[in-house]
This record gives sequence, C-alpha cells and structure tokens, in this order.
Amino acid sequence: MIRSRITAALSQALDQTTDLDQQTCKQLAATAGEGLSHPPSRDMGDFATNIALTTAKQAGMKPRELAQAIADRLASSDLPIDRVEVAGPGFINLFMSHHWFTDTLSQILEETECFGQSSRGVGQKLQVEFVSANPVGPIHIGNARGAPFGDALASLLETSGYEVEREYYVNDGPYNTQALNFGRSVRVRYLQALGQDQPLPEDGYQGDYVTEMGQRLTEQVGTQYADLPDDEQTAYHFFRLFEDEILQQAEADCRDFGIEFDVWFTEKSLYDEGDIDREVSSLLERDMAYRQDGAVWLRTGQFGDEKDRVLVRSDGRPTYIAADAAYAANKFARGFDRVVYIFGPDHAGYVPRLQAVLAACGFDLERVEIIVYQNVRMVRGGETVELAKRKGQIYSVRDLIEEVGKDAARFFFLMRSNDSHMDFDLDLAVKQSDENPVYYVQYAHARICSIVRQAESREFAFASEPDLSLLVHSSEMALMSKLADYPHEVESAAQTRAPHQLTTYLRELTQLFHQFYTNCQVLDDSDQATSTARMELVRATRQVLANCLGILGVDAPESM
RNA sequence: GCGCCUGUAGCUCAGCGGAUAAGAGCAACGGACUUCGGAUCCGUAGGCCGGGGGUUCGAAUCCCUCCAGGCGCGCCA
Repeated sequence: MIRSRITAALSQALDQTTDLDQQTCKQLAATAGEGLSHPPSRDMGDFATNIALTTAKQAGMKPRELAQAIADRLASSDLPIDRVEVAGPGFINLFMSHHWFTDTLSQILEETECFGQSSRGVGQKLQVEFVSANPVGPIHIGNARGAPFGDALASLLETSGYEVEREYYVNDGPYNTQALNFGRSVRVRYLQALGQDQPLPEDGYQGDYVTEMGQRLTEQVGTQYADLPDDEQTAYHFFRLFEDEILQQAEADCRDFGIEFDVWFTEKSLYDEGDIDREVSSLLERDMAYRQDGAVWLRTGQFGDEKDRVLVRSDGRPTYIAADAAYAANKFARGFDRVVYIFGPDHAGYVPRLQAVLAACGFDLERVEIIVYQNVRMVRGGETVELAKRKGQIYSVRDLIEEVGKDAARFFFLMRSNDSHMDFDLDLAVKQSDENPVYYVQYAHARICSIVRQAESREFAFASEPDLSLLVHSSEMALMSKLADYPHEVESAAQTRAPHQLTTYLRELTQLFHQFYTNCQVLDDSDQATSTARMELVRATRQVLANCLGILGVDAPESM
C-alpha cells in the first residue's frame, strides 16, 4: 500500500537529513504516515505530509529547510512520484506518477470484491453485540439506529480481516421488569377479553398489539389461565407465551433491515445453565462481592462507580447486573479477543457502571469496547414524530422500512456520526429524486451498469488491450485518485469505529464519477482506444461502489 | 446537583490525534440536453465554526470556563 511506502521513505529521508536517531525517525515517520493527507486541491499534489512542521523543532531546523531536504530525498527515492514540492509553512506535497494511478485501477479489477480488504485483524476473533431490544413488542425506532450501525461496523471489521460474530442479547430473564410488565399487560388484556373489568397496570404496555394478543389467547386457551394468581410467576408465564412470536418478528424485522445475527443469546439461558449462580458465588469467594442488608453487593465502588451495586436482591432474585456479569463471563469463555457493546442513548449512563462491573469481575477492560449512539428524532412534515412504546404509539423498525425502504433507512442512519444527535427526515428519505443522497449513489452504480449493457447490446468494438495511459483528463485523474483512497478509507473507518465515514466517501466518489461521466464520453465510436481505457475506469468505479455499499448493507442496483 | 453527547451556511450534517485556501447535501438564484440513464452536470450567493479565556510560530480541531439543547443518574433493563 502506498501509505506504508511513503512512511518508509519519510523515515529514511528524516534519518539522512537530521541528527535524530533511527528509532525516533521511524516513530515520527509513522505518525506522519498516519496523518498523510491530500492537499486542499489536486493541482497542489496528490499527497501531503506535515512531517517537517511537526519535527522541525526536534530536528533543530527551520520547517521549510527541513521540508526541502526531505523533499529532495523523496524525489530521488523509488516512490512512484513525478515531483515533490514544498508549500506553505513547510508542507511536502507529492505528485504521483501516472502509472501509479493506473496500477491501482488494474489492482481493483484484479482483486474485484476483495479490493479494500486488509489483514490487520487476521487471527482475531471479535464479537459485536447490538440491538438487543427488550422482547416485549415490535422493535421500535429507539433501537433502530444501533441496527445498521452495529451491522456496518461488523462488516467493516470483517473487511479488516477480523473474524466477527454478530450477537443479539435477549432480555428474557425471569426477573426482568420489562418482561414482567409486558406479561402483566397481556394477562390484563386476556382477562378483559374474557369480560373481566381489569385496569392495565401503572407501567403497563398500552399498544394495540397487546390487546390483540390477549384476545388471541382467549381463542386459543379459553379460560384456562383465568384463575392464575396475579403474581410474578404468572406474569412471566404470560410473557413466555409470546416470547417466541416476538423474537421471530424481531428476527424478520432485522432480516428485512439487512441484518443476520449469528447468535441470539438469551438471558434465560444464563439462569438455566447456572451461569448466574456460578458467577455470584465466584465473586463472593473472591471477596469482590459481599452480603449486606440481606442483599449481595458487588464492589463496583472500587472501580470508578459511585457506589457498590446490588447483585442479588434481598429476596434472592438476581438483578440485571448479575446477569450482565455472567453474560460477560460467558462471552469471554467463548474465546473472543475483544467484545464490542453497542448502546443506545438510554444506556449511556450505564457505561461507567458496566465497566466497573466488568473490572470487579476481573475482566480486562482493554478487551471491551462500549460504543454509544445518540438519539434520533424522526421528523415528518417538519414535526417530530412522537414515540412511546408503553403509551402504545409505536413507530417500529418495520414501519420505517416499509415507509422509506431498507436502503434509505440504513444509509440515512449511517450518514451521521454515532455520537451526533440526528434528525431523520422521513419526507426526504422517501423521495425518489435528486434531493435524496441514497439515490444519488445508487444511480451512479445503475448508470455504470447501463453503460456496460449499452456496450454489449451494440457490440462496441473495444481494443484487445486497454492502454490506461490514455486516461489523462482531469476528471479521470480525480476519479482514479478517489478510487485509490478506498482501502485507506475502509481501514480508517474500521479503526475509528466510524462507518459514517464511508457514506461521506461514497458521496464524494459518486460525485467525481458523475462529473467524469459528464465530461468524458465513455463509448465513442471514433476513438476505440480511449473508450477501452475509460471502460476500465468505469468498471473499477462500479467495483468500488459495490464493495463500499456492500459494507454498509445498501444494495447496488443494476437499474432503478 | 453529577455524568455523557451536541452547538460549523437558512435547514440537515461532514471535518475535530492542530497547519497549504473552512466543506457537502438540501433550500434560493442563474445556466447546460440531436450522443453512453437530466434520479445528472456547471455557476452564483450564503459562515467572527455558541460566547470568553488559554496553550502554540499556527486552533473549528487541544485545555479551562460560561451559555444553550439532548440523554442518563434505582435492590428497573
């Protein structure tokens, strides 16, 4: 890869032009190589490094002098560059030679769907846990952002060579408050359907789907469950009656959202398999937990939490913290080198606590990553769409997919950085016009496919060997330059856990393609050689568009 | 009260391990079609990067502080 070659050359040049020792030069060059950028405009060069600015003081030289010295060394190195310029306060701008651009083009066409992959994570097993919505109804919009984010991040990591498992944690433990609330709500609706006058509990679920479940239950079992006592066990029973159905719905929703989980892990299994008891006793044995006021407390206070937390309530029921501890133990026991949690804004405050819990349990926090995404405001007609699951006003992930489509939904969520609070403009997402950025990108891909079809149907006479040196138009150069960026963009997005960088990249790449298309006729009967070369560029662009869209889980249509 | 996140063009947002000339999309205005898909392209206009301090030769970017908004602070998950 060109960046590592430039880094090596910088290291050598620094070593030869300064008094700094070799190790220092290597480190400084590595930092500069990471920060290798593009000059503000293409006529100022293809790559720029600020290494002279950052190391001038250390080297005891003036920035521009040092820059010039390094530039001279680079110019005579074996890098594929035409010339080197020193600019501004001491930037070194590199002008790549033409064959470097066309070599990347050939590389794309050779590696096809593998172009952009790297081996950085090879040999490392990684788990990304996301969505993990409470199984008490349709997956609602509050969890929607984490779905494409987690999925795209997982794909991104796979592209970087990691072995990645996508996991969905199902909060179906016997003491889960949400599940029990839901169970109680179903029971009440069931009894109401049987003609009893019963009020919905304070925190009950008011959605129509609960009422419908209650009615359905009367048809299935009649009065069989009518006399069960109004207690926790009964609530759990009613919850369990519908858990499978809810999970199947969740799985279908995710699938339609383009996501396939490798593992659906249930909290219940932690109880059934004794994981929770084991973890609690182990913590007590190691004195990381203690008994007080009849409850079992975990010493999270020693690990940055405000206070210790209850693991097992005074009545003997474990809390979600016990489940989370056991779950983490289970994850590590499965051999992951690193586990990633994707949390919604409602769990942001839980991050320091979970970290304390994991630390108290003795897990290496270096191997745990918790990524929080911020709230989304759904906007329609300029107004916020109000959502509250318990109130029954449900705008579900399914509703979203049906309203704007999988591709627009995913692309819109992925356009923004995970920690930016975003507005989701439903009106815009559903528009099939130039106002909609999803179609802008997809259109480029379809357009390319159309050119290919066109060439086939009129049996365009291409040259037998493409001569890529004919690609010299500024639009062609800009496009090739962008294509060459792709592997670095992927790696950068993966390392910073920022899939949204790829949507930005896609829009820029697409724009350059459309400009090229406007300026350069691809299929020109009067110039067979140029047409052949341009066709290679077009096919390479299609490949990168498809690869990049693939990571984001957005379709690359052949026509629209 | 404490913690996390955010504040960049009229709107929605990139950029935020400092640096060559603050960006994009939409909205506004003006242009480009007898050729490969006009779901496209070109141009104009629009910003003391929330305010104030500081570090630096250099800050949208780092530090402090204030202001505004979102979210979270349970023997709920």
